[in-house]
Amino acid sequence: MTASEQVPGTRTPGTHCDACSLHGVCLTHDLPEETQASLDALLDQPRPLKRGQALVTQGEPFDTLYLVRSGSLKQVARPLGHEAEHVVGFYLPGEAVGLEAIGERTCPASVVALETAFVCALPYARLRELCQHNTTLNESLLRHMSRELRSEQRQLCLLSGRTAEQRLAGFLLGLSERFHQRGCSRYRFQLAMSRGDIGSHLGLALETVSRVLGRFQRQGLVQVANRELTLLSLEGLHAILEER
Amino acid sequence: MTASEQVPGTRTPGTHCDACSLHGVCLTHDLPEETQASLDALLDQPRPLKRGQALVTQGEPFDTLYLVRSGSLKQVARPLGHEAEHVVGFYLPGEAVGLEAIGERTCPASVVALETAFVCALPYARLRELCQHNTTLNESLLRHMSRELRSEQRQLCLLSGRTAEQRLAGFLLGLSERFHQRGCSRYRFQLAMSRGDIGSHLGLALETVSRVLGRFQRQGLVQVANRELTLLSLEGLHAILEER
DNA sequence: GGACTAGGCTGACTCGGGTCAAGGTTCGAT
DNA sequence: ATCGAACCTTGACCCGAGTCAGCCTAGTCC
Repeated sequence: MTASEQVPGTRTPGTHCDACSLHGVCLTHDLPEETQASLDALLDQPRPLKRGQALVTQGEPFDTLYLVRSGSLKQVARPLGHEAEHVVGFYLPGEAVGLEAIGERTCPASVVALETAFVCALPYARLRELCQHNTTLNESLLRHMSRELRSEQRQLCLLSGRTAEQRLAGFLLGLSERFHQRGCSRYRFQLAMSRGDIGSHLGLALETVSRVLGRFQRQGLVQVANRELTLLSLEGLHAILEER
Repeated sequence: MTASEQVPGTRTPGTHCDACSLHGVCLTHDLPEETQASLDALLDQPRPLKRGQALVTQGEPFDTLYLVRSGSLKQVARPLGHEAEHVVGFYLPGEAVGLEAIGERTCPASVVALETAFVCALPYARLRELCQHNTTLNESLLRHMSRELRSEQRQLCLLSGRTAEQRLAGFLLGLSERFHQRGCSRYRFQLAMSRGDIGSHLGLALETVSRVLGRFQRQGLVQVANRELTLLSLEGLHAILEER
């Protein structure tokens, strides 16, 4: 994600949602103009985060959602009485941070920037008010959460009873798809997260991630140079994912 | 779940939500009386399902949510191009089936009864209408989904990098907690699902589930007789879950 | 430029849990 | 009472991936 022109969504100070290139992915997608305008009015100037900086901290009370404008973040949970951290997921531009906190009104995990990132704060109480008078926005929010739920379930399937190669293939294909939806290349992108983050997310040791990436490269499926990744054969990766 | 007096929620024909013992868990929880009445009017007579019968089928278009009244069900996905099925989760009385289908308007997985069960159908379009005039219901729905999201994330943590014993301990403790919330015993309940279902859900072979249950029993942590389970030491199970 | 650090790669060893196979139990149907 | 199917248990074997250890590279700070 170093190549900033690859990742759309940078909202320069003073511009609004309609000038943002994330339509189609963001929560603001598909909304009638006046709804968008009022949602827009809610959003402060995007807030900058430095690499490693926490946007939300596990355990703190919930009161705002965030929309990722640019850059990427990871969600990290430290399960009770466990010192090992677990990377629950990654956020890309256009994605909403904090949906899982609405129910219990407290944040179940921390969210940390993987690189320089910009996020828009969306105070939940005011979003709720807006929703009351705005069926479309409300519906949009519900559908967003539902999709989130579904993708968590997909992730569960990916972890359950799959080999290291299948997990990694699934992970890379998923990332590829998400970048593609955001107007970036489906074949070439930066991995903003470390091998360790990927491993934690997939339930693998970081050494295994490294080894499997190497194997994929030797098989001509991908090309890796540090964090820059090129997918050479989507079909090959799909084949691995669907093996057995 | 054979002992029907253990599992509340049976709504005899003619009675309504306010006569149902699932207040406090169900979506109808916490709603003002008139909201509850209008929601109630939406619900048909609970529909009976026999063991093994499908409530929804993977791929079919989505248009209704279901509230589990009594009995239990499993959600089963067959990932694309994979013949192996994966048990995504289990539904107990008071839980809502179908939330993950709202977004894409199609059902990502099948839902099958594990035993005789009753469910109330809740047509989604009409629920939406109701939500428009009813902030509390709307909020309740959102929070319900959010909690669902959170519990999926917890499940992810449970699967990722945990041993078979930890997974099973976590699973049993989770079930125990859910039964407890429903007014059943936290220590003794029926496993409506087979060892194979549990294994699929936890990413383990069914033989492993069997072995680990046996080990737990030998250690005096649980008592298993077929599907009837008694938890003898919640602390012991917690200790296993939090090991390392 | 040099040194320090975080992150990444690779090899050797070990072990948890998957797989295969055989036998036992439970329960419903006839 | 008998049969069969589905489910569960247990043992033997083996492989994938975790752990530990050592080394390399890139980036950052003096």
